[in-house]
Amino acid sequence: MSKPKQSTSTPPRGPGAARQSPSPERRRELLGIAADVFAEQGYNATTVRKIADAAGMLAGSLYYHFDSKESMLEEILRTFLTELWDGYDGVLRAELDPRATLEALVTESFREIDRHRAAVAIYQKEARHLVAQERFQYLADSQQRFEKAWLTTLERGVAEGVFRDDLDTRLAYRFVRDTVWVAASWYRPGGGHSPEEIARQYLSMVLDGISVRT
Amino acid sequence: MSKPKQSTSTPPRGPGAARQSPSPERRRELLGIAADVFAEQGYNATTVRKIADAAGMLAGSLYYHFDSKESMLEEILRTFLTELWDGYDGVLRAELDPRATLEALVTESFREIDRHRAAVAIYQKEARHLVAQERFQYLADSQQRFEKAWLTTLERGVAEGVFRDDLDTRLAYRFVRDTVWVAASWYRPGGGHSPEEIARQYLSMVLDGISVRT
DNA sequence: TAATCTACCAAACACTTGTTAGAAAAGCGT
DNA sequence: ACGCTTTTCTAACAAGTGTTTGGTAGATTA
Repeated sequence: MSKPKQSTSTPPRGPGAARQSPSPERRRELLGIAADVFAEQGYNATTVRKIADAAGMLAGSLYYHFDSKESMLEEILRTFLTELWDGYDGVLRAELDPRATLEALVTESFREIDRHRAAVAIYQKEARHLVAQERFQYLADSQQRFEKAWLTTLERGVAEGVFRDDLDTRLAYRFVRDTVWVAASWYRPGGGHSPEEIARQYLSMVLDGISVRT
Repeated sequence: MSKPKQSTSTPPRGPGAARQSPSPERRRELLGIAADVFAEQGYNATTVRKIADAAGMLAGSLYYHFDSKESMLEEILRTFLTELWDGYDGVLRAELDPRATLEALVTESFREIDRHRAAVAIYQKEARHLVAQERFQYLADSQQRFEKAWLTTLERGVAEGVFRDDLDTRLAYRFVRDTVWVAASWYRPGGGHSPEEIARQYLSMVLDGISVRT
């Protein structure tokens, strides 16, 4: 009920206290650096001094650009999820058939991993603890939309006879979801495989399996 | 009497420092509690006071049983990996055909998740940072044996014509590995699915895919 | 009963943490 | 050159961290 502060989209302060105006470009630059450190060391193990080190400045200087360490994390994840849903919504609006929808969602996911691999890695490691905090409510919301989009697609596929009906749908959902996103833990951009190529191989395994058809 | 037992296989202690002799049962009990807290909150976010709280004692009292917070983590992971390899080695010694080996390894993995879900969750979150430290060298060793066992099985399967040869073997390895172990993040024992049942469904998806065969 | 051992508590330690406030540059239009 | 704004540094803070030390209740042994 009592929210302590506002930070992201609302610069105007309460009474009197005019704020500084840090440049958004520098902000993004610093957030990129912070995201890399967060992803590599974990959020809690990352001190603001380490971030500052990586950015070539001192710890206190970060607070000219950001309210707190936590608000850096929040902005990183929020930016990622916003762009992710931009892509997903585009796919869902197209109203393709279940199989094509699944293929498009998976491909889109690998593109997002390619563009936001640090944020994805952070998300995977920290989301579970963060959803409990009210400040990160949007994580829970996103997870619910996510589950709904995937489950609906799978169930429609089963109903239309393109996906197997002898599998637990919820288990299949977790299966597909996890197989896609854990790739962020080892994927490195420019490593020989393009996102689309990885998506193609993953889809081939998820849809048809790794065993030879007899 | 005079010479106390050594905790694990850690290098020989310094001169003179005689140790107490805490009971191994209490040790295991406390490690189980610590593992749960580590798994839920993350290692770095877990303070020794939280562990002590969960155990109904004070922070300092933990140091009667353990050298440090880190050595608790080490013992948790080492115990898990030891038991894991007990199971894996049993499977590998049987020298089944590639497909049966894969099925047995996956099933064994889900059994270990069932028995050590906290340790598995910790492993997944922290292993990446820990392998850098020399104290956790055995993590790197285990990962290498792990990769070798899986890759060999997959490649033998391809050679014998039971696994598809149009897939990147290394990608397939990561695929199988990740799909199995991330299950620890949502699996809860006694949740309707037995480890064997989950293994069966996962294997069905990994081997044959989720799409209907035409 | 006295001596010893086990397992814990109580209180502090040195250090790191995120964060703040004021001073000092650095940049820039005039 | 100047004033003004934007950015960083210096230097500290209070709270929290893992850990150590010495003490002590209760069981076990002599």
